[in-house]
Amino acid sequence: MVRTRIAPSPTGADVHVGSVATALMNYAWAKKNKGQFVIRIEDTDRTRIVEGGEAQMLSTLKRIGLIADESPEVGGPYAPYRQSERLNIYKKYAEELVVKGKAYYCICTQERLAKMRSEQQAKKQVPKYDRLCLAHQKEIISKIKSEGVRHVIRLLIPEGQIKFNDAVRGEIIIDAKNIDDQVILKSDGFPTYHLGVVVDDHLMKITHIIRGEEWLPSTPKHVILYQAFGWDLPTFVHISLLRNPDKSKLSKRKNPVWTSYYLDQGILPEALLNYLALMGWSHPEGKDIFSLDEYIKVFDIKDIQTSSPIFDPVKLEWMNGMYIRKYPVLSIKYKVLEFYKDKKLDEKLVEKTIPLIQDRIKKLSDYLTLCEFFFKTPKKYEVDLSNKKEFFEKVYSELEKVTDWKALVIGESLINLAKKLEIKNSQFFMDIRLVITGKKISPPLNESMEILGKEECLKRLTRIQFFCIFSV
RNA sequence: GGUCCUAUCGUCUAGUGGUUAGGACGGCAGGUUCUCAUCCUGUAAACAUCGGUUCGAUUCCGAUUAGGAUCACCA
Repeated sequence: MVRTRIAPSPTGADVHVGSVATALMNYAWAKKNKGQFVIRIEDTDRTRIVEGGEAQMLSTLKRIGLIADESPEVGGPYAPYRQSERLNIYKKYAEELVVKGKAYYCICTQERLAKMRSEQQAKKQVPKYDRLCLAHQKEIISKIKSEGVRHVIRLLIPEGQIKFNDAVRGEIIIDAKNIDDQVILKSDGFPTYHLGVVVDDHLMKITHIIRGEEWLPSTPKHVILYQAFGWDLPTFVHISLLRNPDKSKLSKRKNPVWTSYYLDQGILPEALLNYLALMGWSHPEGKDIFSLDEYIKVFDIKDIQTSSPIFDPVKLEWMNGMYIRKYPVLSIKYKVLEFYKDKKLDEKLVEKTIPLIQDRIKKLSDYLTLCEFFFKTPKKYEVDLSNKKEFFEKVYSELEKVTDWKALVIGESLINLAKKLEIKNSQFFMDIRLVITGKKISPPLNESMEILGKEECLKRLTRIQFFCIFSV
């Protein structure tokens, strides 16, 4: 049985795209092996909790299609799935380690620790707890019992080498002398990440821990915890981190990182997943575009790349354009309507315009940029048309004669007029495009005019005579 | 600074002990075209450096360099 999980911490406003990339692999590996994909909320740092962050994260994950088999929302056999609701469990396990002599109480103040750390750093030593409290456990325990002194529980790091295997990086060996006696239970009774993650992954029977490589340096601590408890190790898979163009870890200071940001500009969830799948992994047949189902079929942990890719929004947009182009018109219509649901666009009209712009937009948000003129007459023109009055009068009388208002007929009639007036097609159509759409860039003109209707087009041709340029 | 991870076109990547080192995005140049796109054709562009192993290394090993991550009562 394969069980994977993601363990987001609600310390941000939304899901980071890097987390989606990680979630995707976890999801795919679970589904591929007919296992379960779990979401567990790690909300043990109550000083950093962002109001509404958890709800937003869970909602975005659903929006993007990574549906959990077990989560705080849907529950499951190992509930609760929110660490703040499992405090008694961590306390029990932490105390068990103390009894076993694998952990110890510490009542050192933050001030002492800070002072010690800065002194060590000044001497260019590795900052480490000096184990002052380890020597006085008996007194400390009685002090805690009688006076209720604030205390933490620290993991006692054994001497020697820590070895573990990473599924994509192979064997990793770290000398224990480089590891600090990590606090595992904080003075507020909450566990630190290290205890919480090990206890929960064990209790929830997680088989594969697929997470960002930022966790690689603390994995030895987790290994020590597993060994202290006498538990079997899961398979560790540390995947590379997404980066900014300057190669630093992808961060919100330098790039948009929230998943909703991309979704809200009309990047389709399936395109985002497809793009993210290609970060640190490639399709065995070299395909760029593939569905989530196909990804699940061909994905394998052993093919995961170890170097860190740069997140490139340009290629993401290209890919999104590919998705938009391959969907049926009706499907795009519904996506556009949903995307602009606040604007309450006319459904029939949207449907007619889709074929004109499907090859022209990369994101759903490009739709109105191109098509707004279908819904309201342009308020201004990108080019000064004030000296073209006569020209538009001629176009007007030509088009007035068209009885069968179809793109083809309109086109023929206009071409004839252009010939007659001896105006280059490009110039001729550009002026008409401007007066009809207001813009230099638009969907195909004849087809647009057909959709707009004869009456409206004629109205727009005359409008130039009554309104000032560049204004209403 | 200590520890750990990483290194193929600008970017995402494929690949092999002997290849003209392949593809995609992006770029550039053409074609199609009433604009913009789409589509099509072509083109420039990479094995970080130095040693070693070997008949032969981009590929295996080591060092160097560079980049990254991490060193909290944060995750």
